[in-house]
This record gives sequence, structure tokens and C-alpha cells, in this order.
Amino acid sequence: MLRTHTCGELNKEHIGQTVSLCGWVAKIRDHGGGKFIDLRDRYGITQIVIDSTSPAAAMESVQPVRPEWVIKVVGEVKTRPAGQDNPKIVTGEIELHVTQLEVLNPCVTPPFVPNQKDLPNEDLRLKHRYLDLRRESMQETLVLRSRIIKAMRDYSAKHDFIDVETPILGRSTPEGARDYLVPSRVHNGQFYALPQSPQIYKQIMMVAGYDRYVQVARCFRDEDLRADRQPEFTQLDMEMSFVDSDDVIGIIDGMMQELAKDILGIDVQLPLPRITYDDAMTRFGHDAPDMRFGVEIIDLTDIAKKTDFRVFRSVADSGNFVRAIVAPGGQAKYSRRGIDELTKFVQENFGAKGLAWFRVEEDGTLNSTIAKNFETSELAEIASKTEAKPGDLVLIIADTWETSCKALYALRKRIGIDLELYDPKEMHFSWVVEFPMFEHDAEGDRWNAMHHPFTAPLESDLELLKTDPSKTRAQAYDLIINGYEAGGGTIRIHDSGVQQQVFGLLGLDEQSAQERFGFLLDALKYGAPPHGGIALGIDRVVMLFGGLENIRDCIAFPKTQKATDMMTEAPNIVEATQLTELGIELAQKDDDE
RNA sequence: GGCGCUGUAGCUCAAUUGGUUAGAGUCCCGGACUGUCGAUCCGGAGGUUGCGGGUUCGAUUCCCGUCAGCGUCGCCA
Repeated sequence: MLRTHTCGELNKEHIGQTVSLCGWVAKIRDHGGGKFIDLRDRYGITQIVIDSTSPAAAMESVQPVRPEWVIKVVGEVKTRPAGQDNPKIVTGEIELHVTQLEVLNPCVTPPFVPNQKDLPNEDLRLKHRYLDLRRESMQETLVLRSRIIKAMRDYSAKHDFIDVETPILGRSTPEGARDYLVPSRVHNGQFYALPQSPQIYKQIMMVAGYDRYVQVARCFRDEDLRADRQPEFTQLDMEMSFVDSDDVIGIIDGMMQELAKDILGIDVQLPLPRITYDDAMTRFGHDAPDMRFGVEIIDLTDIAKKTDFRVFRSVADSGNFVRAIVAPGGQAKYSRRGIDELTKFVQENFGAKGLAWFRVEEDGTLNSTIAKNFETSELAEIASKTEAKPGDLVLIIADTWETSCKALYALRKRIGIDLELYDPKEMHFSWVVEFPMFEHDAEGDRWNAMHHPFTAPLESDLELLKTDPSKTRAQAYDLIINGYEAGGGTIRIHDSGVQQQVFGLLGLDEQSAQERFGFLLDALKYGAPPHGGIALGIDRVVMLFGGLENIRDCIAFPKTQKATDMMTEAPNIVEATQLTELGIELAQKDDDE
């Protein structure tokens, strides 16, 4: 070893010892007569001193040293002069007086230094990721990620889960997200697909009798990115046999409790709260509500039906909805201009026709530019139903169910931030359960699977498959942390009759089902146990546990919004010979399109 | 694909209503300094204002296009 210690471990107990350290030069403070150097590695920073008492050779070798050079120093650990301790670093009580200094490798002048005061723009950070990853906060996050994954694996192992690796090169099944395709050289014209999830393999593991499966699985989806979405991401993928929803939820409940305790030192009460999908949509307008704060949606459609205010009345009469949320103390935050801002926000992003609002005056009455359209009694009824208090702002969307959900959800999220309605450090775990089996396909006159086509309906809803599929609820459950979908799973269909029924509703005849999933359908005939599972988005869990705002900071080498890697410049144009070998010819790009 | 924000020195930012030679801090280079830890002090270098076009006597500023990063809607079973 080139070093005897790391830069984060020396303290008063080492005083008098001769040690060697290796690391990167974080900062040089040159006083002419002597130099102080902050030497950094991932464990911390140690101040090293070279002055007139140091050997001439050491003075000589330190002369050209610049920030981010990699050096090795040997020296004696000494206490600092009285009053010169640095309480900001753990090694701040000591310093290393150098007797030998060796440059292990110089560094060209970096475009930015890792711990500079102002964070460089993200594109620069991504381009020079090796520098960015030297930053303390990135190192903390990657350590956090490692600890979380280890804790998940330990928990899984403790509960008899077997870790199995499934293929990365698989079969394309054009359901759901777009596949990343990989051309086959051996079979020109044919393609593998990278897994969107190991879904089918893990079900087959159940058929094979492996009872409890787990995998830290890389997954790929060729869809557009978001702050919380990467094209390549990591799931904790699990599957269990002889279980129902409660069993799977129970396993994850326990895992979250342990993670919260081990990683954050937080005590989480079990069972984690559950609400149904219908409830979530009615109360929060979304299937992954942030439940760190209240502000639930209030339905005013009944009142709207009675008023002469045409805007509300016509919406209510046409079977649509007038729904509201109350921004507590919102008047202080949102002036007329602020409300205009919110109006624009819901109109432009969600196609809402408008945003109606009322201020609650000191005496509890509602005031607004539209107030004159209402009877005093109607205003009083709105005030009482929304339970709005003086200083509050009532925000109302009159629109279709879908638009009101989206707009009110977004408004709620926004006022939660603007009005600081929750402690950003708080962690809230919950479940949303009983998702609908199907959602209606806007284009064709058919149903789409909300999860995937192997999701089992609730036992109690089996009849509805025949009578009213839209009302059929699934044995599906999503884990929600602070308003993010951190994971989701289902109990699978193991009854071939039910499976046929579901395929039928999805517009899949026996033949096309056989073509797409034949291997799974075959496997299910060979003694498939009742089974179900879940997948947790590890990147998102890390983001949430780390209190971070985007998923890129949780991934060592993330992609940009256009799905490129700024450091390696992937994807890239390949050699013509590679394409020829694969039997691929690129279509001419048509500029007229 | 739509909408929005951003792009000025290596880095982080400023530049009044469209007006002289585009500034500051930091980094970098040179010098001074024996206790700093955002060291300090002196001096210096450093610019295709992302790129292309337009309007104008004059554009960092206004307009159009384009590229890149970010956010968001669509999309993500």
C-alpha cells in the first residue's frame, strides 16, 4: 500500500506517528515561508504542512504542485498550534508535517474544481463526470446508494429471497414502453430487446419453484426523460409464490421500516397507510399523492348545479366537475398577478379552461371578481364546504374529471412548495392499492392494461370482467414516498381462463397472445403457483432518502434529457462495416419531412 | 412532438430604455509574505456574448431560425 492511512482518519491519537497519505490536492495556501495543502480523498481532508523545517527535497518537490494533482506524502502527525484547530473537518485537530512528497500524477488545469463555491452547470459536470464525482455531495450520494442496496439485499436474504440474474438480451414484446433494440449478427434482420423489466423471467422463476426471487435489475425504456426518470434505471425486482397482496406489501413494509431506521434513523410505524386508487384520485387528483401535507380536493359540483354562474353551471350540468383546493394562508403569497400566474400554469400545461378563485376575508366571507355571480348563501355554502379560513385562497377548477384531477394535483403540489406546507426532511411512506385493471384507449375502441396483461383482478371483481370491465379493480399496489411512485407490483393471474378473458378484453386473440407471450403462457400451464411481486425504483429511493431533486445525482453516469452520455458521447455513429455485418442499412434522412 | 427557462472570460455571474473600449469574483500565470484553512497583498493574461440570419446609424439587449442543457405536457403496460 502506498498509504498507511486515509485522509479522513488521523486524529490526536496518532500524534507522533510517522504516516503516509495519498490523495488529491484540494487547496494550496502558500505563505512564502511555508505551504499548507488540503489533501483530499473520499474519506476526508487532512492538512499537510511544508515549511522551513521540512527537508529541502520536500520543498523542492512541492514547488510545481497544483490543485487536483495526485500526491503521496510521508510525515509526522503533529498537534496544531494553540488556536489553530479547524473544527470544520474531522482531522482538524492535527496536521501532517511532511518529510517526503512524491507526485504520483499531475493534473492538467481542470475546468472546475470539485468543491468550488458555485456548482458548475450540469452539462459541464456531466462532461467531466470524473471531476464532478470527486465532489463531497456526489460521493455521499453514491455511498448512500451503496448502503441502501446493501440493506435491501440483506433484508431480502434474511427473508429467504434468492438472487437470480436474468438476461439483458431478451425478446421484444411491444407492450408498454418502447424497447431498446439490439441487432443480431448471427440472425440478420432480427433483434433482441433490452428488458423493460425482468417481469416474465421472474414469473417463470416462480413456475420453476424458486418461491422467493430478488434481483437488483437494470431496466431500459426508450421514452422521454424527466427529473425522476432515466432511460436506463435500476429496480429492486422481487417475486413471491403462494402470496396475496397483503403478503407482498408486508414484506416491503418491513423493508421500508428497516431502511428508514438504518439509513435515516427514522422510526416508521407499520403497517404503512393504504388508500385506494379511487380515493387517491378523488382526494388528491393523482395516483401518487404527496401525503406529507393535507390540502385535499373538495367537490363543489353540487353547489355549482344550483348557481346562476354560467361557467360553473354549464360544467356541472354537462356531467363534469367543479372541484377546489384551499391554499392555507394563500393570500399572502399570491397577489392578483400570482393568481394570474397560476391560471396560466393550469391552462398551458393541463388544458384547463380557467382558474376560479375566492379570497377569504377577515369576516369569513368570500371575495373575488366572480363573487357577484353568486348568492350570498351560495358563497357561504362554498366557504363552509371548503372550510376555508380568513387569509386562505380557494382555487377552483371547473372541467372534466381528468383535467380537474391534473390541474388540482399540480396546483396542490405547487402550493405545498410555495407555502412550505411540509418539512422537506420528513419521509412519508404509503400505498395506493386497487388500481383499475384497464384504462380506455383513446384511439381504438378497446382497453389497455393499466399495469401489464398478467395482472390479476380482485377476486370480488371477477364478475365485472364480463359485465363492466371499466370497473374491474386489480390486485395492484404502488409504494408512494413523498409523492413519488417508488415502486409498484401486482398479483399475477395463474388461472388460464381468467387470463384468456383479460387477453380478450385487451383485444388479443389466442393466436397473437401466443405469438407474444407463448413461452410464458406455456410455462403457466406447467404447474404455476399463485404468485405476485413488486419492483422498487432504486434510483428514486436513493433520491428520496438523500433528499435530492433529480435522479441524475443518484446515478454515477446518467444520461441527459436527450438520452445522451455527455462524457462518452454515446450514442455514436458506428463503422459502416459494423452495420454491414449486422445486415443493417440506414434509411436516408428526408429533410422535407 | 408541444410549451417554458437558460446559454456573456476556464468557472459562477453582471451589463440601466438598444448606445463609448462588455465588467466583477474566482480560476490561471508571475511576484511578495512563517500559521493559513473562502489565506492576504501586488501585477498580468484571459471574450466569435452558443451558432446562423434579420431589424437598426448602432444588438449581449429586439425578431426569426438552429444547437445544447434543464423543467414540464404528451409519452412512460
